[in-house]
Amino acid sequence: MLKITKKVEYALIAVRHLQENKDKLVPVAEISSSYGIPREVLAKTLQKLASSNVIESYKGPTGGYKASDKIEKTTLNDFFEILEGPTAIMDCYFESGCDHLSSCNIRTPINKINDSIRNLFDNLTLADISQ
Amino acid sequence: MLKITKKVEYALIAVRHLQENKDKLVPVAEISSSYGIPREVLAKTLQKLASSNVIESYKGPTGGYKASDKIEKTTLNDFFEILEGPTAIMDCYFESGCDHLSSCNIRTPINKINDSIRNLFDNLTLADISQ
DNA sequence: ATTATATACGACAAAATTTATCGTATATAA
DNA sequence: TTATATACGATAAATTTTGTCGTATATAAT
Repeated sequence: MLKITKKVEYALIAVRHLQENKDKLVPVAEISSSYGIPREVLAKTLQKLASSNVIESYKGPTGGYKASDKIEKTTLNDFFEILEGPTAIMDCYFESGCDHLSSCNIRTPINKINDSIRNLFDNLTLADISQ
Repeated sequence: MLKITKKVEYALIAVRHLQENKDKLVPVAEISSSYGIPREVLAKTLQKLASSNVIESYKGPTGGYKASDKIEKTTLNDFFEILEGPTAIMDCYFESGCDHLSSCNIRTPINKINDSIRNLFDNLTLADISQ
C-alpha cells in the first residue's frame, strides 16, 4: 500500500529528463527508449502533464515536449493529482457513499492521516525533491 | 495510488473498537458483524497485531482481543509496517534489483519522498489520530 | 472427559486495479 | 504530399488486493 504508480514513476523520470534537456524539444520516443518505458503509457502520461501546463507540447516533425516555466514550483500534490486524481487514502474521503454508514468509527483518524499527507505534499515542490 | 488497504482500514476500525471497550475481551465476530467486515480477513489482521503486541489475544470460550498498554504509543509507521511490510513508495526502495539499472534518474526524488512520508508516520501515534 | 467457542494459519479463488497494447485522428515541418 | 510527432478512446493482459475455505490448537464450561 501507499505505493506510487508506474504512471507517476514514469512522469518523474520524464520530468527529470526534460529538466536536464532544457535546450531542446524531446520526443516521447527518446524518453521511452532511454529508460525502457512503454511508449504509449508514457505518451498518455505526458499528455496529462501538458494539458496541465507542467510541460509544453509541440506537434509535428521536430516536435516534442519541454519543461515549462512553472515546473519547478509545481507541488507534489498538484503533480500527483494531475496524474491520479484527488489525494485520498480512502475512496470515501472524496466520494459520496460510505460503506459503513452510521457505524463508521474511523472518520477522525482517516481525516487526520489524509490531511497530514496532503499537507506534506502541498509543501514539497518538484524542485525540492530534485536536489 | 497512495491508498491504504482494506487490511489497514479494518485494523483501524478494530483498534478503535477495542479502545472503546477496554473493560472486556472482544471476539472477532463482534467486530466483524458490527462493521460488516469479512470475518476471516479481520481475524488474520488481528493476529498480526497480536503477534506484534499492539493488542492481546486470549483463546477459548470467553476469549477474544483487547488493546494492549502499548497501543497508544504505537506509531503509524509501526502500525502500517506490521500489517503491510516496509513503508516504501516503490518496491526498488527496499528490494535489491532496480529495473532501470544505471539509467535510473529518480533515485534522489524517490528517496526524498519516501523519507518525508516515513518521517511523517514515525511522528504520528495511534493516539494522535484518534482525538 | 467432552463439547463448544475462540484464536492461528496456510492454500486457494474471486475481484479489482494497474499496466500495457491497439487503432485512429490531428497537427506541422520538410 | 509525406513523414513524424502529439492526442485520445477502447480494450486486453498482468498484478495486486480482497475474500473464502479447510484444518489445527487452546481453553472455559458442562
